[in-house]
Amino acid sequence: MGGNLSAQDEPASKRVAAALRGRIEKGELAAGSKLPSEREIASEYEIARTTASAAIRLLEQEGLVLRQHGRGNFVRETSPLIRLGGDRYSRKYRGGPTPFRRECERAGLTPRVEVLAAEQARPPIEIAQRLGVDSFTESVLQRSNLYFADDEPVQVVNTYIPWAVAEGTPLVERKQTGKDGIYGRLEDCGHIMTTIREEVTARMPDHREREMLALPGGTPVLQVIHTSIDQNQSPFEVTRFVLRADRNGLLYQLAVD
Amino acid sequence: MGGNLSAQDEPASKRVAAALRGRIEKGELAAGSKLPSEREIASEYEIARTTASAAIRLLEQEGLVLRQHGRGNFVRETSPLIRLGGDRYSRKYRGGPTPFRRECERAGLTPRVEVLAAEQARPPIEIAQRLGVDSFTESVLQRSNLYFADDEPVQVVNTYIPWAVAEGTPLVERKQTGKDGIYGRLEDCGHIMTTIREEVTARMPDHREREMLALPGGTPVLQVIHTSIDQNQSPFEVTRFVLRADRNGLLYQLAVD
DNA sequence: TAGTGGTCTAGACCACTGG
DNA sequence: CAGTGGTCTAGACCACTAT
Repeated sequence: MGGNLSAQDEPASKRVAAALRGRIEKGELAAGSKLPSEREIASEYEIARTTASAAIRLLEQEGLVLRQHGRGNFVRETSPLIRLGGDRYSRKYRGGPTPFRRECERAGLTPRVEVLAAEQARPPIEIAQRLGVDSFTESVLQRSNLYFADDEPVQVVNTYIPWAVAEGTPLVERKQTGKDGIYGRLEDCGHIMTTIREEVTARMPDHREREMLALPGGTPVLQVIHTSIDQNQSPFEVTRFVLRADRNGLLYQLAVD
Repeated sequence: MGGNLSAQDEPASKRVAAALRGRIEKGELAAGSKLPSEREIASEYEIARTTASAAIRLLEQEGLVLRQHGRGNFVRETSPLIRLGGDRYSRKYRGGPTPFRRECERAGLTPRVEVLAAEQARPPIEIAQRLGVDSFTESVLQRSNLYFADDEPVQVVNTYIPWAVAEGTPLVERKQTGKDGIYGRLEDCGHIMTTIREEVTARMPDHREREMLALPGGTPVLQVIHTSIDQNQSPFEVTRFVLRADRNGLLYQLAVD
């Protein structure tokens, strides 16, 4: 063993990664195709298998390559984006399919929803602030959903409603929420959505999210914290979306001034 | 050498990563503090240094840890987000500081801009489509800027304007764009912004972006493709923002219906 | 069972940081 | 110069996939 024999300028793993990246970008290695095996790469470039593996990992972290245990390493394919529209809560869509269903179908994907929970809970601070409730003394209804497209999990969605608002409505039950969804029920009890506020960030997924969404390496998530504001300028519902960034995008169209 | 001595269930690197993650989440290792050195971790958990290093890399990829050559590994600190508002082009801000300056100052940061280029170019296909120009026969003015906050690069911004529109305006020169910026000049020549469309995605940075933004591992970027539409419903400008996701967020507030 | 990636080891030398 | 991470090696065994 021992150190690198020729420590010129660029590390071998980066040099090999760059070479493979070039072959991918030129289309010589097409999207979806299998890369040479790590042992082949190692012997081709005269490096240790560990180093070849490191090169592949670099490409994985860039979101270019998918590693699959026992199968091989593959050039990532881009999948159609589910586009969450800023107008998804518009009344013009009332009576029709839910926003997620509509957005999935626009992308040519088959939607499915799983209700994970609907329970009384203490709101996380960041949620309590936006709802204007006290995170110690007041509770909320928390509804957790997992959204699938073509049977793959793509969105983790948590909705929070002040308990005082949700109590006594059908929303507290762990099942689908009926015609026009949550917002239909909230309108039934006097909260008409007039304004929404959406705060968007991106980050790497945490451990739980990586698991729930079965995320491969090099896949960030988009996080949207959505606040619904009613006719009295009061927030009455906050939803936190965590979206696989390689499967979801956002679209806002708005008038200026 | 040889294989893992006790290949029970979880790999050692993941087990150690989980242990360190726990100490970070409990606050035992505070934000900004230095982790034990890899050699210390290795002897503490009785693993090879390579394995300790792998554990650290896992945490880096989660965006939890920053590796610094020669200095040590550190718990990531969260920095204040620059919030790009959906209303940044509103007339109510005319005559004041530029949107970036305003947003930086709101976050307590010092803004700076560098004009990288202003030149006639062939538009990338994705831009040409949105501008409604032919990417082969028509050219555009491409202006590239790099935005800094507290002297660190945080946004790479490329603006594209059909050459037919930009020709003869001061925008073709490689310098600041004057009062009310690009949109002031475009309004001078008859294009009044009435609607904007913003398409948001997140992904890992490519090689160039990683370099320009000096991005550490585990840092995704937010990409916004912004289209300005004028009083005739014609797109007249497209801007592609690439934002360090750990330093920037987006904020949209809009009326429903 | 063959092939592929997943992971680990023990040691070595390089490169960067900071006193 | 001491300490820390960056990277590499050669080999080994495990776990998963596909036949």
